[in-house]
Amino acid sequence: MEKKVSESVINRLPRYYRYLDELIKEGVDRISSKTLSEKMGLTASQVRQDFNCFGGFGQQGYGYKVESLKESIGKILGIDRQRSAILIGAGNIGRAFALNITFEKRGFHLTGIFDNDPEKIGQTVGDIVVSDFEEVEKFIEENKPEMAIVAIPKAGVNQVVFRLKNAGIKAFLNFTHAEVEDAEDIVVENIHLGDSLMRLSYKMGEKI
Amino acid sequence: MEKKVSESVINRLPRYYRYLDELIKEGVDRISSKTLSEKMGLTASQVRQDFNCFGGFGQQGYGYKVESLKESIGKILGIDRQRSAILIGAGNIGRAFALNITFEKRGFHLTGIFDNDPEKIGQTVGDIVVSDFEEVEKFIEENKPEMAIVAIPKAGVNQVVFRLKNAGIKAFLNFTHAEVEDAEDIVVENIHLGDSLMRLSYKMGEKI
DNA sequence: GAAATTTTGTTACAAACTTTTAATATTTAA
DNA sequence: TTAAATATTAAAAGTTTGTAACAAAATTTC
Repeated sequence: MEKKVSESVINRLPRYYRYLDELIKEGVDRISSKTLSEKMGLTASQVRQDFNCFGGFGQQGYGYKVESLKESIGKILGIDRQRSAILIGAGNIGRAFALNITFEKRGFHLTGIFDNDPEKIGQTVGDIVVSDFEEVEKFIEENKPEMAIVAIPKAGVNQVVFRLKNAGIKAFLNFTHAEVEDAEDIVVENIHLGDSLMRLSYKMGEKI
Repeated sequence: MEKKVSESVINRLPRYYRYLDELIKEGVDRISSKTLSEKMGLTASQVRQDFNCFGGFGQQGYGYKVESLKESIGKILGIDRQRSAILIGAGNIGRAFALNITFEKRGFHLTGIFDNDPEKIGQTVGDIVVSDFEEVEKFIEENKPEMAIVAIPKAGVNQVVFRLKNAGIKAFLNFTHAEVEDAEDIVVENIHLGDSLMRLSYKMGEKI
């Protein structure tokens, strides 16, 4: 029964989710794979096959109910839960991310922020006070966050990740230039902003 | 002769580039596909095949010269140039990106920042003064930037992109939740931070 | 300087992904 | 009530991507 879903499909799921959210806001309550595919720049077959990886939520002759499709995808992504997350690094990137992304709509809520810079400790970001990173182990033990966003200078990454891992963190969102490797007992999502610049540079070279 | 390089390969190039940069800093001046593959979590064949898309820079029995390989990949990515870029939106994300990413190492240099919030106009970010967005067309005409980083609220995206396109901008790095579509005459790289959160959520559901 | 080893570049193979095609069910309109 | 149109599902074919194996070339060792 266990059919594994390919990474390509997973990577498309958040985008489906965003589009469906838009459709709801526009008041659309039903959509066909064809219409959705046109909106998203895919083929209708691909859309259907993507959804069918998870059992198929459509109705023949009718299409997909936008609301319930969105809900289903949300459940697949696991964002109907509210997992506890902490932010390591209250610099520009960390603060920007904390203030701009609606965690609650994406499966998480932010419960703590940590930094090792005395200037930053005690400041508030949103409604959270920045704590000393030295206290992170104690915080993790008490509050059991499952995920950590790492937004610190490259040099410190290995040690920080090591300590967080030991303290029980199971998932990492990594903004640093260092690559945090996937491992048996943890999951990692790397966000390399510099790579995006380089990719854009390549595309420009091709077309412009 | 024109063999098109697949997107998968392109997406790996920035990562190669980063690793090679690290190797140089470690003082390594030569490396085999096998060693590099182990460091990057790929197979040696894939590494060789990737490089061969562009002609092959190695020497049999010896391996690859780290320095010249990095240079070659840099050229492929087009980051040996210095294209002019402007930032639209001096909010948290925009400022963080402008201050944290070394544009010069990635093919660009930042020449202007624009916002429509009177509070932000006149402020400085790094060494650049934030200008009124109403003056962006004039600026583009005079300075001919080729790329724009869009880091504004979702609602304004379409209009902003429309104006920038008309003024002559050919490439967009999009941080907003709205999807900026690739088109014939422009290239786009979307960075959806929220999607990364959702992907991480999914991976956690699988493993944890 | 010759033999052995290393390592690339290339070709062939396998797996993964996407698209097409055919089949089946539902809705809508006559 | 019936028939046509719509749209999903399932299966097959085609394409792309990744892996493995091998031969040619260069370096290192003896």
